[in-house]
Amino acid sequence: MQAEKLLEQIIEYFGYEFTRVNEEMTRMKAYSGLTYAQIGYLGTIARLGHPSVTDLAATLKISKPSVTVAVQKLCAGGYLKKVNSCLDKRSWHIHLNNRGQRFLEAHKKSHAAVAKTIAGAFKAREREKLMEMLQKLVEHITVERQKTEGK
Amino acid sequence: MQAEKLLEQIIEYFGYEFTRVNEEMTRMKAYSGLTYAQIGYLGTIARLGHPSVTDLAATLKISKPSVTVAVQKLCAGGYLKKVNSCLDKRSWHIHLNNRGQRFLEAHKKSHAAVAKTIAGAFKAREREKLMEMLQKLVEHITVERQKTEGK
DNA sequence: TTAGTTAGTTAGTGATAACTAACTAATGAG
DNA sequence: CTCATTAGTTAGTTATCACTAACTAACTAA
Repeated sequence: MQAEKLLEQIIEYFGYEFTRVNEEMTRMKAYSGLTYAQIGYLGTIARLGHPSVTDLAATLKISKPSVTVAVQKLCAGGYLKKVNSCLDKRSWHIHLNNRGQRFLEAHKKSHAAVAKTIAGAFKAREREKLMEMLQKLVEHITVERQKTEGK
Repeated sequence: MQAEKLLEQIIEYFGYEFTRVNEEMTRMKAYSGLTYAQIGYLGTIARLGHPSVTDLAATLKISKPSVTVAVQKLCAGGYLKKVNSCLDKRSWHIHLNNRGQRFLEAHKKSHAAVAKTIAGAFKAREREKLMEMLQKLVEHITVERQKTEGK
């Protein structure tokens, strides 16, 4: 019980940290003036590969018209391009453009900075142990989530 | 190097998870229909104790009028109350009401759920080791941040 | 071939939440 | 006592980003 309380506190702390970092990035116009929501779109598109509007809407649980408009803006900004499917001419594959890829690279670098901070807190042996545990955790969460979604 | 790459991936994963969980909660009307921003206000107020409008504006880096309006809404919703300072009648201390406190409790419980998931991934010995490390990490980050802010 | 479905779009609306400018009222230095 | 400052507010503006309703164009099953 003592242990769980402590873990809760730590989670609260990290939740706060993560949102703080993300919000900071949203505001930083150095990051091309993209909004938080837009970064989310780019990330999801990268994760899905070359999704259609329908795919994106389903994944983000957002209506298709909303996705259409969001994608249009990102296309206009040069972050995305749409490629017409050759199998179904109604359908479009949404691709990351050069600019979109470069942005995500930069975004990753800010994660790298966090990684560095974390790595700096530990000596080599401990760091390895930590990562081993975190990997195990990621696997566990993935499995748990699949269970829940299956219901 | 291999190690840092892995850590980056893990961080990316958790960053995604945290925002996902937070956004989910924002939408869940079961959580009294508060928006994400409003939850942020409540959390910050709890953290600061009984801040004034000026304190909040400075902490959140938001203009005072914006804070005024946000606090008004949360007062109207019964989450906050304002207490006039006896030392300076222009100034107000913003307090959490019963409802605000109850909300934050519920919010914490959702963190507890995450804590449970994490705890479930490990056996007792390992779990203790993980928490020991996370605590060390929290301390390290706190120290690092103070350094940066001092500049 | 026609009727119904599916992919995506356009237009219009509403909520949220930030901002600035201009205000009131309390405070404090001279 | 007076005047500049400070705390907070009000009013009005703006941007983002979600939504529904209604549409076009492409596909498909009968």
